[in-house]
Amino acid sequence: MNISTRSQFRQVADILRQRIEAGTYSAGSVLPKEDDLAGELSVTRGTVNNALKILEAEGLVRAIRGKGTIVRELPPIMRNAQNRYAKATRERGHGAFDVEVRALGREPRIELEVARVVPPQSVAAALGVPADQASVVSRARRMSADTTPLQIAVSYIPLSIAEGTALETQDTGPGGMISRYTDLGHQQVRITEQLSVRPPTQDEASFLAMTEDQRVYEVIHTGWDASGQAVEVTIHVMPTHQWTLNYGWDLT
Amino acid sequence: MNISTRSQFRQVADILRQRIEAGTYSAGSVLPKEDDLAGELSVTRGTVNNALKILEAEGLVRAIRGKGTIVRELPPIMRNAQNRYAKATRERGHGAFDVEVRALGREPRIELEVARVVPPQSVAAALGVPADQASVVSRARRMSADTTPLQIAVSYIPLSIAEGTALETQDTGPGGMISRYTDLGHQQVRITEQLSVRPPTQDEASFLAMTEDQRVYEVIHTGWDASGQAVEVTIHVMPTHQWTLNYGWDLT
DNA sequence: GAGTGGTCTAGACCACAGA
DNA sequence: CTGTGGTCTAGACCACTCG
Repeated sequence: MNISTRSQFRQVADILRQRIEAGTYSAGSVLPKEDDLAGELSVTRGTVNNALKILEAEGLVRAIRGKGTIVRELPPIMRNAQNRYAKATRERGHGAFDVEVRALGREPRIELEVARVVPPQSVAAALGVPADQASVVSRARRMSADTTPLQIAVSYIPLSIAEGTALETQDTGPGGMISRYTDLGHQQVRITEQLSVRPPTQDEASFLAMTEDQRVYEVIHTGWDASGQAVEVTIHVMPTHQWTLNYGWDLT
Repeated sequence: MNISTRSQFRQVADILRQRIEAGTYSAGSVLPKEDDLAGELSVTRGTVNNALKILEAEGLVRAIRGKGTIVRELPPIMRNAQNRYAKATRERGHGAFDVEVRALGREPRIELEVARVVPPQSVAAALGVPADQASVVSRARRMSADTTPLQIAVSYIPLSIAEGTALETQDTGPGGMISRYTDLGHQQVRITEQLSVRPPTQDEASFLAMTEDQRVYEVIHTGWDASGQAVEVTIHVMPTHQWTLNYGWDLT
């Protein structure tokens, strides 16, 4: 029909996307069932299903078997990498995630699990610790805003630094981890973050309430002390459709 | 069958992904045709096609109608945000992209188009210029390594700064744009980048040789002068499966 | 024109939510 | 038990590549 004949299911996706953006299907509401949409648009349900998969991959809707397809409400969350680790933010007593979520008027929730573990290869290499034994303390956090899961973050700290310190306990005390590092003579003076995008693992998809067609950011965050030693590696996993990341730096 | 019964097409995708990673299907080679895979794995071609769409969305393969499905060869490219704008890099005479690509032993290619245009709303707001007239100079670049398209970047500069200067010409001279800003009394002292992930537009997909199921980074890069004025906004669009982004900063 | 992927249909059955 | 999405099949036709 058109010059470049866009496939039907993409056209259907376009139509439904427009309706969502126009508010015809409002945030939180349920779309007509696939059979009805198929009838209305004169295609088969399979085609509608494919179209909805596109919108779901974009994070616009959430399909639930037995219930229906719901329009998501999603003001993306801003993660400001620089503020995150600034003293002022930390000393407000709560973590960076806490601040980001409260900025949206929502209630943060964090589950923390601390353990001694065998580090993943790449982490072991970065930290310069053995990859064949429990050479690090891991602090695994699962974070949500209200009931919406938003992020998984796992910090790895060499046992040589963390052993017997507050870094191995649930509550790291005032100022959090970063302040503890300073106390321990390993003040972090430089941060690097390496960022990529990939599909979630099945576990990640499950906790983050995602499908495998959606994508996560994987941020490999490394903290360095004054001697140039990596003293912390944290891997953040976040759904791309729920986060916007901000970086900033001064030119010298 | 299994505990959590993974759908057939995902299982097929898993099998094929393994074969690619194991080298059974090597980089650059053509996979067996969908009919054959369907026969081998005892599913219909539709199921194989769905599986391949997963791998294609991940950037692992490229399907070409009439030819076959080819395994991609893709060492992801590193973009280091800090080095990018460092004097040393720029004064090597070539741009940052140039350096990034040559680091992989490949030949960079850049097409540049300079024009006076009406800025997009968001850019106009950031730069503090009118959004209803040609108030900016745009420098649109399409970048490739050898014959692989890798990035689209469009810089917007207020006409009040660029008018009649080297910033409006094809060749911005030694040190590139950043050095010109300094000459013009608008030295950039601070950079911010705002990063999100989205599907490519049809145009972007076309130039970047992507499908709409793949994803791009959209990096909104802003340069600020000493007076706190935004003097440049550049929007970078890059396929997520071909780039890893690096950021780094010092804690004060 | 032959080869191969892209899409669509009609129909079927399954899995999960909820009354 | 009913409603709704998830997936699969068999078959068909189209679109693009290449000889």
